[in-house]
Amino acid sequence: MNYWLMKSEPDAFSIDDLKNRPDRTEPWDGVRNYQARNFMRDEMKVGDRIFFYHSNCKVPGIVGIATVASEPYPDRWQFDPDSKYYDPKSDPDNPRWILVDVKYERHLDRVLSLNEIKEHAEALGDFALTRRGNRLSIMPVDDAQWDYLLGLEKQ
DNA sequence: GCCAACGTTGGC
DNA sequence: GCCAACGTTGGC
Repeated sequence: MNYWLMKSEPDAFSIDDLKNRPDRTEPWDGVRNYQARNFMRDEMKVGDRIFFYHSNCKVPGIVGIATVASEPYPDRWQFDPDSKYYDPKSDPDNPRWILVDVKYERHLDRVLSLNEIKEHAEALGDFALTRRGNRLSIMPVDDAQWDYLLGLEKQ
């Protein structure tokens, strides 16, 4: 099983929004970055676990856990001219933007803020989230980092 | 709201 | 293929 971290702006789509969806599941649409797409298209497997991260908000940080809930499939908004995610260059026979469904698992007992995570940079080792200038919205988390961060939750 | 970082676009 | 211009991300 692989582990991931996925960012979302809570004003746009929060972990509570995910929890309140039918079946607690939502397509992770709107990703328009190739690296992030490649993770969803090529590497994610149903059942993989995800840290749900709130970005661009008062206290950015990990707020909960979700799981990968579908095989990869095309993001339908790329073909909708009225959508802000419309991509006229995407070929319907070979869609450019691929996503997976994500399912709510639980909130963490407390928010693991970016500040706190940074304090543990040494223990976490090379971690995309704390790398300088990082803007990736989907990134891998290794086993040790996953366990370490979950350990922080209980402190 | 500011701005650093960085990805994308498009002219050449 | 280079690179300047531009747009977006996201912390602060």
